[in-house]
Amino acid sequence: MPVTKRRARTRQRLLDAALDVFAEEGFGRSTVEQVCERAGFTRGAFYSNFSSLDELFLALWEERSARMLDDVRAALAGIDPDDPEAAVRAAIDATPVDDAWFRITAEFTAHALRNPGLRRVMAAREEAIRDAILPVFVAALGRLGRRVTDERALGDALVAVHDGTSVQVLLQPDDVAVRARRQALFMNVLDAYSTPLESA
Amino acid sequence: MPVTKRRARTRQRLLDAALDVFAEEGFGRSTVEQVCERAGFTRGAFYSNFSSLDELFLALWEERSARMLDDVRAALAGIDPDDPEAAVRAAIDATPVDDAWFRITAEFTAHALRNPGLRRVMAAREEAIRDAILPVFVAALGRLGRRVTDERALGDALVAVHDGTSVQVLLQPDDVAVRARRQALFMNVLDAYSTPLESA
DNA sequence: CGTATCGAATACGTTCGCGTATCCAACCGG
DNA sequence: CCGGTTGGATACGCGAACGTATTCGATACG
Repeated sequence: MPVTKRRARTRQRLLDAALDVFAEEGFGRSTVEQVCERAGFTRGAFYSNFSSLDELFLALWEERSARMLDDVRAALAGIDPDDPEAAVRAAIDATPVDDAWFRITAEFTAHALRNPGLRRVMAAREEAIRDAILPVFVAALGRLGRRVTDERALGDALVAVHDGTSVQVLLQPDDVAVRARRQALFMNVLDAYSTPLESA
Repeated sequence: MPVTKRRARTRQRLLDAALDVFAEEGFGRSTVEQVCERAGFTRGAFYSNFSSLDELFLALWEERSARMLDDVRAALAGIDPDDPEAAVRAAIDATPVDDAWFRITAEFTAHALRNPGLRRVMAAREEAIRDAILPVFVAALGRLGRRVTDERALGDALVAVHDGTSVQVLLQPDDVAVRARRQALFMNVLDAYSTPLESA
């Protein structure tokens, strides 16, 4: 918790600058100096706010991924419940494929897999994302007259499909067919993990 | 193409050492010196074989991913065609989840997304993997009395599911349920992208 | 308005890693 | 076995980035 407003602003500008630098250079190839230059501060300011680049990286990832989670929750909350088909589509669109953020997450994943502490942090975050998304899909499917058989399994499947197809979309950004197949795969998964209700 | 045997051996030992170092430190945080020390050479030897760490990284990735592709092809070739269920399972197992390699691939992906040239290289490799795996699944499904409707879509879906679920498996290595859900998701996808043949 | 404190800037010395220019040994062909 | 060539080792200078100890200005508060 930052003590003063001044401190908080500096800290935030450093985080924002780091986001850009990491996206451009990769976390591994980034330096404290690059981050400071981008933010318009000197290294003195940096070390007054963080003890290392690693610490900043963790702080950055936590802040941004928490914000994304909030965005998703907000987007899902505003979905029209009367058109379940469209609702599902909207929900899928609510988890966008962001180039820069994807690169950072990929590196953070690799980083976390090397560090047991970080691994647990990341696993918990994945779980939170899953739990935030899941109810919306379950509800939408319910309105379509379908019951989800194994919620946990559906949640994991949706996250996996999102992650796995993101790479494909980013590798072929101009290929609309790839995006279409991504959509279709989501729909197929939703279908496979739910069954029609017998009573209307 | 290496000129002499001596040169080839040195090159190979450098690549092998780099694999270890990258897996431990991350590509971004690795140095030429670390690789050389691990391989038992000096930086002189390194620069006689590669012009930069980036070049080595590309060479390493191409070599290892080509080898993996061969392994998969070999494993798939030896599959028993008389038990299609088991064949599918075996095929899934033939694409193992390797911790160290996953980390390296994750970083390489991020790297490639920053570099148009590398991005194309990687997209081509993904395509090759898909095309190698696909026929086996199509054939196995055929023996189960099912026809694949859209091969391209199935291929992309399988790759996406593999990638997406790998993270989950690695994040919770001791949770057998995660692995089971991964298996089930594969089966569901195979089912969703094929339909029963009418004539026996 | 004055003062005390907090936080960013400055100014070191140091280490680390780089890439090259040169040297010397190992090996390959005759 | 012997010269020539190939390829790894040595040794250099250089620049980048680090982390800290200290200074100085801004801002919060009485």
